[in-house]
This record gives sequence, C-alpha cells and structure tokens, in this order.
Amino acid sequence: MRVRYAPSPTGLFHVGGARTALYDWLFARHTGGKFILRIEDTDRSRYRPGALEDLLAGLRWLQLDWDEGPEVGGPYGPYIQSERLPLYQEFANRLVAKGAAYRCYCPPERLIALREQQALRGEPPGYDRACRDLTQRQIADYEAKGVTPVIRLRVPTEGTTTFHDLIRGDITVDNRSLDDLVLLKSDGYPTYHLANVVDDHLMEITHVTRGDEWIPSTPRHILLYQAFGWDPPQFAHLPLILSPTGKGKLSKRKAKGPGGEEYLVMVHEFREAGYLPEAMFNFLALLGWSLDETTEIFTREQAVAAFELERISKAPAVFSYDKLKWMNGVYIRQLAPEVLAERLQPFLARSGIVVDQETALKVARLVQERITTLAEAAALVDFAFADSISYDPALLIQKGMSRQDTMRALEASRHALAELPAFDEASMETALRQLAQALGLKAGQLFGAIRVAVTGRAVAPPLFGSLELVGRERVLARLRRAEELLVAEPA
RNA sequence: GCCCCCAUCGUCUAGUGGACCAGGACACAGCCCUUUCAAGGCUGCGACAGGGGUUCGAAUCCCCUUGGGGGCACCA
Repeated sequence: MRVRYAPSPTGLFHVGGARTALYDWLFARHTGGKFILRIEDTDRSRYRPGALEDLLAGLRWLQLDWDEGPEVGGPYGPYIQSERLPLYQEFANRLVAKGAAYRCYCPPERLIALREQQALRGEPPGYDRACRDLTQRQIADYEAKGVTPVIRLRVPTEGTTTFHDLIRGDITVDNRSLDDLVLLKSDGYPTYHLANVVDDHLMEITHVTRGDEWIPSTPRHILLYQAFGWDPPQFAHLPLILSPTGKGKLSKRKAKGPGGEEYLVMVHEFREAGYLPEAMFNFLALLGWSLDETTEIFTREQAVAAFELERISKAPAVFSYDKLKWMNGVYIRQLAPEVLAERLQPFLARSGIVVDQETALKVARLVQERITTLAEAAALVDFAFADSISYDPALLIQKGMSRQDTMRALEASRHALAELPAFDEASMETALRQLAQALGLKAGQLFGAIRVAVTGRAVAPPLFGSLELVGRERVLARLRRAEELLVAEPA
C-alpha cells in the first residue's frame, strides 16, 4: 500500500488537513505500507511563505512521520510539484498528441463573461468548448498572434463515469455535467487535476484518501486516467469536519463562538493553547472513526492496530471543543508528574513564572487534576510567584466565624506554622488540624481563612501544597498582613 | 440554478434484518467523597428526521419528502 497526503502550502496547517493526514498515516501504518507526503504547490499566486515549514512542524508535532517526501526524499521524488513542471508539460502534450486533450486559446475575460451569462440565464457554469474543434487555420492564427493556450481535456459528451469509493460505494455522474477541464495553465503550471493524477500514477499510489470535497472532481480524474490509459488508484473520501457554529465546514477563516471568542483551527494554535499532541491525535482519530463500540481513549499503537477504512463514518462531524478539552485533561492526568512538570515549564515561563525543575514539579502535582490545557496552569499558581496579593478582607471571615475569631485563628496559625520543624505538607496538616480542634473550629473554617490570607482567593489548589509553594517566610508575612487587614476592616 | 454526498441523544458515535422499549463518550443536572476548586464514583436527562413500501420481523433494505453538507476557476 502506498498512501499519500498531498496538501497545498497556501496557508497554515489546519486541523481538517491534520485529520486527513492522520487517517492517511493510520492507513499506511496499519497496512504496513508507505506514507508519502507530496506538496501540491502548483498555484503560484496562492503560495504562502512559511506554510510548508508550518505543515512539517505540525506533522512532526503529531508524530505523523512520512516515509517519502520533503526533507526525507525517496525513490519517486522530487515530492514538491513545482520541481516537477517539465513532467506535467510532457504528459499534457502527450494527451494532445493522442487527441485526448486540446489547446484552448480563449482569454480569461471571455471565460468570465461566459460564466456571467450562464448565471444570468440560470444555466450551470462551464466551459462551452469553443476551442474543442478548431481548424488548423484557426490554430495557426492564434499562434501567429502569440496567444498562449491552455490545455484542456476532451471530456466525453455522453455516457456516465463511475468510480468505487471505499467508504461510500459506487458513485456515478453523467458526463454531460462535466466540462472540459484545464490540465495545463497558460503559465506552464499544471492544474491540481493533472498534477495529482500524473503524480499518483508515477509515484505508484495505491490509495487516495482525501476530503469529501473532492468527490465531485473524482470522475474527472477517472476520465484523465482513462485518457492516459492508466489504472486509477482506490479512492476513499473522508467526511468533512464541520464548524461548531453548525454552519459549514471548519474553515480557515475564524469562526466565532457564542461568546464571541474565536475557535481554534490551526494546528499551531492548539499547540500554543496547551493541548498535548497525543490528545490531539486521539481526538482527531475519533472525528469520523471509532475504534470499537466503547473505547474513547487509546494509544497510537492501538489506533494503528485497529484502523479500518470500513469503520470511517460517512456523515460529516462537528468539531467538539468541549470533548477535546476533556480528553486533553485525561491525557494531562495520565502524565507522570515529572513529565508534566517539564511540559509545563515553557507555558509557565510565558506567564512570567520561571522556575527550576523542583518547583515545576510541585506546581505540576498541584495543578495536574485541575487543568485541561497546559496554558491554564499559570493562572492557578500565580499567587505563589507574585510579590504581593490583594483581595477583599471580608473573604477571610469564614461561615460561622466572627472577625475576632478569624484574627485569633490566623494568629494562632502563624505561630503554629512558624514553630514547625519542617515546612512540608504532612507536618502542616497535622499541626493545623490539631489547631482547628483546639480552637473549636471545623478544619474547613480554619483552612478557608488561611487559604484566603495566603492565596488571596477562596478557590485555590490544595492548601498545604500551596503553602509549601509560597514558602514559609512569605506565608507568615501574608498571615500577618491578613491580621492587620482585619484590624482595619470594620466587620 | 445544476450535480454529488450525507441523515441514531445538543455533540462525537455503536449498531450492517430478530440478542435494541437502541449501547458508550462529551456536555448538562442530582447525589456521594471532600479543607475550597478539581479529580473520582453513582444516578438521571436525552436520539433512530417524516411518509410510503419490502419482510413473519426494520435504526438496519428500497422509494419519496424534508433537512444538512460539498462541488460547479487558467484554486487546491
């Protein structure tokens, strides 16, 4: 099996493309075949610098390694279409020589006008085949005038074309609904249709797995294969990914959520937002495919072992950010704390929290069950790295306690913590639980007051770990500060 | 407008004629656990788009309607 992923470097790597690449990769790995990456850069006007680098980085992030393609080479190269131009020209001319294609001298303006008229009359748009049967003399005239022609395929004007889709079964179209598509543009570049067919043939691609949006042009490709006298590969068209807005496919243009926030669509955006590649892999795999009846979380090895084209669903799928977040959380919780610490460091640094491994590990233990993306960690522990904290002193006073009670409790806590031989979680817990009992308070009351005094919030990571992170000296200072605030605060 | 594809809980899906008064997951709600928040556990809510057939029997097969999506470039 030889499977290719053939993106066009016209923009940043998109999750829809990533899902296609993932399925191509899974199919290749499952069958023990080759995964080939081919760059379809045959439109000079749409080329975007940096797009190729972003694509390769995205594929590597998801660990979708390719056996042949840019940077790794292979026996069928080059794998960048702009480096294969003479090939397409030669094959296009071959079709002209056979009479299966012809040169068309119609200027773009005429074609635009033609489509306008067709739209006006309510006719389907399409080339009117004006140049399909030019006389030798007409051709000579155009050539003498220096008009650069395009090459068009001579599509049959009757009959039907059928191809078998591995996911959908047979698909048939009436040839009369097809027009004579351009194969070679006047700038000497091939169109997608030509380049794709020539390369798939030359590279001995056996399976073409691509997005649903290609179904309408597949019959044209079949006709092209027939014109060349080649056997077409097998086709499998994947369902599209829909935007959560419910309207249309997940596009590169930013769709906005109900709150006006922008949905993430580029692979690099997910990476920067703190999603783990293994979670992304798992989630994307499930968007249109299922491993079995109930399994949601699986490793890439399991996916490779189980992947079947037959289990790909036909209906388009809405991209669920909620489920992705949940899944990312699952993967974060599965990480060894040391690994999480390491992965967290760049994200913490981005928020100005530069820490050593040991501190990062403490943070990791504290936030592991509380974050759904790596980027969320900083906001949970920033109190421990801030010079000062501010809060409404009223928060200090717990349910069932007076201002006086709270002041006494904080003061007693401060003394207890100051005298502790070791400032670690276990010692703190023992001491403070005893203290609560001695003061006639519920543990939650005492802990709540300390939590606000030290973190500035009513909701924070587990208390003792938080105290350890803040450090004894600053904990004591913050307790004292809270006591002062209560003196000032009339309650 | 024309052509093509698709149709099970709000969402992702299982289901390939009887084991389905439809299973799992996310989300949502309640309860439990608990120093707050989480995480975890349990429970609940919730779907075969509609109508015709075929069949002893249909979520599963066929047709129509409706709905959704995609495509109709010298873009991919």
